[in-house]
Amino acid sequence: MIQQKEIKPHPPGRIKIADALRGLLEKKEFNAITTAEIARSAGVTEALIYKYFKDKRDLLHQVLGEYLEQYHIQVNEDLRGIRGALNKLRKLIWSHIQVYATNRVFARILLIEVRSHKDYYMSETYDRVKIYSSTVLDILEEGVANQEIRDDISIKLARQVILGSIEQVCLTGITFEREIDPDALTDAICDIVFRGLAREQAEG
Amino acid sequence: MIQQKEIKPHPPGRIKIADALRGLLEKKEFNAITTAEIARSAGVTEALIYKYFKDKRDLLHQVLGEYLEQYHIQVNEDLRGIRGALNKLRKLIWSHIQVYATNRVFARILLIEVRSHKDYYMSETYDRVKIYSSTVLDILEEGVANQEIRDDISIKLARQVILGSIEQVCLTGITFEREIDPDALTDAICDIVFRGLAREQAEG
DNA sequence: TTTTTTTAGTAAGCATCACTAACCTATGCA
DNA sequence: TGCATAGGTTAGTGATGCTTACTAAAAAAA
Repeated sequence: MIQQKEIKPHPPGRIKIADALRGLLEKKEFNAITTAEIARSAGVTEALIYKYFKDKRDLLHQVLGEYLEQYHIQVNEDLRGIRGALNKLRKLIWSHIQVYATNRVFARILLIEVRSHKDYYMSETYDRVKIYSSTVLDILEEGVANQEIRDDISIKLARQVILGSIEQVCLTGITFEREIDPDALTDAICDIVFRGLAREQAEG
Repeated sequence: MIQQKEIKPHPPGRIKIADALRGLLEKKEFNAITTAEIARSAGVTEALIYKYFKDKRDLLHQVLGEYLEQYHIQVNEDLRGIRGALNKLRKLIWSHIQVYATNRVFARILLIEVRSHKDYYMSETYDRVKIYSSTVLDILEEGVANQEIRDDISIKLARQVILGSIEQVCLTGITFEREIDPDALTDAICDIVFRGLAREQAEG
């Protein structure tokens, strides 16, 4: 009664296709990669892609899903043992920027390639992003409970500010293939978002 | 010697094509719109598109450019007579969100359609965006000079936080076709970005 | 062992798409 | 009259994403 096949392993063809796309994405943007190219690079026929994936974008989503899965594990690991909401938040921001800095393919898919298409927001992969997003919210809620974080603001909006800042900062780095410095950027973002821009006078 | 033709007016065909795309973008995403469809909707032949535009994306960029031109005029008008960097910043944020809220086509092009392609970042249209971006920086610099804004932060990063927050907040509204409330969002963003998240203890 | 079903994969081609070369025609003007 | 130019069209073409119809072999059922 050993349940070894609970998660069925992917067939070799499927793995080769996903690997091929990951490889090609290092040098080209998704739209410039053809199904013929993917198939050739994987050593299979084009039709096999459509056996395992609904269409070309579904392949992209599933590849993204695998990256996200890894990243989630990583973040949960990274957050272990950290005390205080703001400290957790800082670490999460760092991890987020860090993964964009080191895994450009992942970053490009998430920041550039999938966003423009509606079907992404209806994919299982997007559900994974939503889970991550709720992790951020949980930390913010903990901070409000702890009295580390102001209770007179919308934490959902705070989350958008944080995630928006991260993405904006990384997007330019990714698009123009510039270096991204997670330490410096994390410090800078936290400095602004945690403490605010205004000098002294209460604004409004 | 009257220089009436300094800016030559667009030929009727060109105008019809741009109008047609604008119209189609109300109901469909750019990638789902075919050149045949644009031509049919404009009442011209497909080939004419390529007389006036380098390719399909160049058409999109030029349409975006026209929207941006209007928006710039609007913002400069909106900022007139406002005193203080933070007040200007608040107004700019409001105008920015306001235009996304009311002009969904413009918002979708800028937030969703153009980002994923490299050639956008090399287009004249992108130069317009850079000018806008430097307007934001000017206001921040003014604020630092005024002592309204902290002088111990990177204002370039502050700009990214502000613009990133706006875009993140609007992006969900745009993608899921939800209402966007410029007043509420502006207040919420300014509240966080100007004053910060942390409750009292200085962070770091 | 034999039969049936499922899995993994292929060959060939179809419809659609963005884009192009070559041509037409009216108007201004020397 | 001749002709250059602006504005527009006819008639394609190659490439691309995706589908249909088909094997071969392994696994499951009989």
